[in-house]
Amino acid sequence: MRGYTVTAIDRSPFPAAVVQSAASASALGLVTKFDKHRPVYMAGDDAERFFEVESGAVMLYRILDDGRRQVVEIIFPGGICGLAVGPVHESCCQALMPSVLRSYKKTDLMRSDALRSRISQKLQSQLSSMHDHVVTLGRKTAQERVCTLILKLRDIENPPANEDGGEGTIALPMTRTEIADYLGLTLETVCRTLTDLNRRKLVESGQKKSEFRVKDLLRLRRAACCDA
Amino acid sequence: MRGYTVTAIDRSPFPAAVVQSAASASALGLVTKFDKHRPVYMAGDDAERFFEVESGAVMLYRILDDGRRQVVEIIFPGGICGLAVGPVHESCCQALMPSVLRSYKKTDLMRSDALRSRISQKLQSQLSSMHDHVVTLGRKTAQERVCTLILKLRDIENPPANEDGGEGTIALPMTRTEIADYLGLTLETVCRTLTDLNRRKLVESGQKKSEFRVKDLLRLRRAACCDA
DNA sequence: CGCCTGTTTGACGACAGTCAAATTAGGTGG
DNA sequence: CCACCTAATTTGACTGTCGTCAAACAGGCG
Repeated sequence: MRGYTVTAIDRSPFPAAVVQSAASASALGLVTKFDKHRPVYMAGDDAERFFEVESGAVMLYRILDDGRRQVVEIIFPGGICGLAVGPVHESCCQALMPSVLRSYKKTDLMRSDALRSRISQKLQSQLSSMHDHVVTLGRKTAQERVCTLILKLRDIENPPANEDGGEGTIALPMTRTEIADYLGLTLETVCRTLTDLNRRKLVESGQKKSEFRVKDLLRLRRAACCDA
Repeated sequence: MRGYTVTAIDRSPFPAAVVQSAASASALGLVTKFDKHRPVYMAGDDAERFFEVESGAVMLYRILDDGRRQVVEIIFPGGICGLAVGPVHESCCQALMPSVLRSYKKTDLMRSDALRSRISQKLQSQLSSMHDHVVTLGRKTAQERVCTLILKLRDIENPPANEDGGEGTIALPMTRTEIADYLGLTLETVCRTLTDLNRRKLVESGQKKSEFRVKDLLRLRRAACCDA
């Protein structure tokens, strides 16, 4: 999509490589590439612009006073982030893997019905995903949470194709800590749960710690407690 | 707003009292009144229409196969519900107290930019509230969760007025079970926590079990872990 | 008054958190 | 290519918060 030729990766803490010149971008949005783990914005930053994920994935998280962190949302291509109600961002946003984001000014929404319509669609589906996540956090056990996440990632990486084949490697682009912070667990619990899923042959971990293969989709679904 | 004269309350399980004649409503939406605990829609229902809360409050919840329930969202006046991505609702919606809802056809969104713009705004703020809730469910203790809810209800009932006065009765329109299902706890834990907050004089329960008075706003804030 | 529903309190157990140590993976420089 | 260093992961032992099961209590209504 629109071939971004990255000339130089900016190593400065915040703005990553801007791929498209700002001059031509005001209407289309500004395309920017973010390396893995690079912050897109931080809580408290001025929220003049918001973002649409074009490729990769980002996570939104908040940190409580005493350091507890909760990843509130993982956003995949098509998703929106940074559309704050107030003047500043309330969460931090960071790339989970090399990602391309398109940013718009909040005021662009006023001007373009087409843009607003598209954004509105996305927000609806994100709200629905958040409902899923709330169920996961509020009512599921550690096992169920981990299985739910694996199924979700699987759905995103290979869209509804080999439904019951089950096989399919998932490149889980998160550290154990990130998984824990997303699922409201500790990293130790995530480890133990993954070890157990391996032993019970529901999943099989690959060479890299961050890759998994679903061995038994049916049992995994049951273990996740019915939804993906 | 716009004086609805309820002529007769329909006692049938689903459609409640329709306040405005459907004929004149296609553009403005259809105004309907729901008694306390009356379902607005159920998961699986056809999602042709969506709703905007005009007064009162509704809750959205999901039920897992084994009966565990999670209240995923509480929606106050101004909020939107029922805007499903698919053809059917994925959650159940039920009035927490006598409420007036205005419903629109999903296709109305196509036709009116003004409506879509307004809905989009609401969705943004609801998404932001969901983020708060995810932090609560993922990282807060039982105490912190209960305090967070009380503060949230307080903010809604008496909007930013007597900031540090602290006093102000909250009519908490939920049963212990509903609170528990919203906060990802059991009703026993909610009871014990409320009893404890009473003993410690952070809140004081009124005559009715569902009314509270904030005694010590500052300590309550601290106990909620910093955000409302 | 009796019934039903919702709330409170208690005793006990389990799931997940905490603290700590061992092991592995990944990156850098010799 | 290997040694070394750091960060990430895994595993273990123990603890605590919250869930489960059960019983008592309170309130509303016919």
